[in-house]
Amino acid sequence: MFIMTHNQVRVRFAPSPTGPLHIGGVRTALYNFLFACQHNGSMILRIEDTDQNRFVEGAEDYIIDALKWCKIEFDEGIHQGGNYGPYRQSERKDIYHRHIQQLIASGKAYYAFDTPDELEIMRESLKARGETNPKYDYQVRAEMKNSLSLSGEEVEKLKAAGTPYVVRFKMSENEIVEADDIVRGKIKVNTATLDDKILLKTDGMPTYHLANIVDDYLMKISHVIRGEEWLPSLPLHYMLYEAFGWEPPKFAHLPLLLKPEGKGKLSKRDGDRLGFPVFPTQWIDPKTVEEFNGYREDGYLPEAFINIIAMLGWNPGTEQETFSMQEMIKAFNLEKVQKAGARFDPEKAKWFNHYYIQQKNNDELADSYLTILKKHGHTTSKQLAKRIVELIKERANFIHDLWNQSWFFFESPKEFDDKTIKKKWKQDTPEILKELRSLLEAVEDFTSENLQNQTHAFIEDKKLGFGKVMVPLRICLVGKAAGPDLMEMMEILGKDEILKRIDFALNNIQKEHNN
RNA sequence: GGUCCGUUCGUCUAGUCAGGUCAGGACGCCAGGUUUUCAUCCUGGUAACAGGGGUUCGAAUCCCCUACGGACUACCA
Repeated sequence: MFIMTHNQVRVRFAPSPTGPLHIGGVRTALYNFLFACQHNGSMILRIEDTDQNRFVEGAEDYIIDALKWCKIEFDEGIHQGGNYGPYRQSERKDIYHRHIQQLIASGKAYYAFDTPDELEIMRESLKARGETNPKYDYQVRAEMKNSLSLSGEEVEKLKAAGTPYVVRFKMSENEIVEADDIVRGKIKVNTATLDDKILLKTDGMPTYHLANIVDDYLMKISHVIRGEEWLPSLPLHYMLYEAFGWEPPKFAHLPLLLKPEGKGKLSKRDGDRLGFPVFPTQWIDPKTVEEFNGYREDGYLPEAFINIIAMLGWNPGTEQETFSMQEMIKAFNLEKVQKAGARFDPEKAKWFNHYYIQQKNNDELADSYLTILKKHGHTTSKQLAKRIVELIKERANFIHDLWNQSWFFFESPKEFDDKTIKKKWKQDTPEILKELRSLLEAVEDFTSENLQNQTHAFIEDKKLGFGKVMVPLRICLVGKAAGPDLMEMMEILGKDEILKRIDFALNNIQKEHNN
């Protein structure tokens, strides 16, 4: 009898430390987190490091730091402990061994001594017999070297001699497994198409299949939310729960994130070559010292990044598409998760980030701005930083655009855009600018408001068009036809700097551009 | 090859489970407007139910087939 004393939601994010997380992994973590928060449940970080050969230095720290940047937090895990530890599978070997003994004792699993060569021979001979899908299953296990085909005595002898062995699951022969998935509904598979999966490897480590079932059970995981690549092994996992006599948790298999150019799921190796990062934050490969950019380094705000990946595969069914973390937690629903894979769209990502930059208040933005200025060798007051940020933020798609849109407040233009000059720098332009210069020089009250009045009066007085005056002035100050409000710029830059830039432009813009 | 999963504008998607508004939104793109430039912003437009059979008065929606795509098929997770 299974009595649930509580229906506490407990979910886990269980990466293997084989490198940085890519955005698909972050999304899986995010959905787990949203689900846990919504149900007042617990979010657990478990490290699946049962393959010692693939361990990558620094990957664990990367995972924790990157998720922290995303504001995805854990209640239990390798970094903060909890009542269900240890949370690193490599530290749970004895637990797996105890459980594997249980399966062997009940006849659900068996020792196998076959060497890689022998396995290869088995596969080849099956193929020769016309078997399209050769596998270690009920049809061949009696012919193999294992504790089902050998006598107990022989098995003991082999073990005593230190012969390497694995433990395999004894898959039932002809049974329909009906597995349930929250995203996809019922999935039926005949166990005859399944094989006797290895549960314990020669090195004494469990495989994913064993470790994941044992840990999820022991850690009281209520919902397993993971990538679609696990769907084919769901029937096996159901059989394992049954073999242990445990009730399985609920499952939800998330659609894959696809490569934008066409084929296959996004992989870590896609690196930077796609034109957008695949990692949340920068990753430097410890062996090759190769650097991969992250969303953080590319100027994305974490709020935007999270929103972008959340919408890749989920949608609340309303027309809302910008969500704070709190709003997402409220609106999230596993049943509204998409079945088909999604492709990342860099253009829409840009739009999201622009939106979040607009949402950010000038105070916070000014802090980031001051950091960027420092990188470019400049500094200014917080007050002025706020003022500039207010002026230019609507033009910024990424954090670094704050600099691209405002460098001219700190550096005077040394070059002038040819195209703009050809179009806007007329024969009479120098003369007009000289007159404007004298006018500006005489202005006492150098505020945007007053400058506005003065220049407008000047333009009307001379019966000139705005474009005839303002664009050339802008060229003097910025070097091209770009940038925020001219009058505001002039006030910030100050009279001396304005006059200097006009003089420099007049002296350097070539006469041959005339006409 | 086998097993499983999937398929609505170029992209992300609503609508499917309880068949019944010109298939809705967003990004992009195009056009127009605002603006002293560029960008933003505003308005409008463009564009999709993979194909074929059924069931039904009626199908994007239910059933079957086909095509296409994907995942898995390791002593990797």
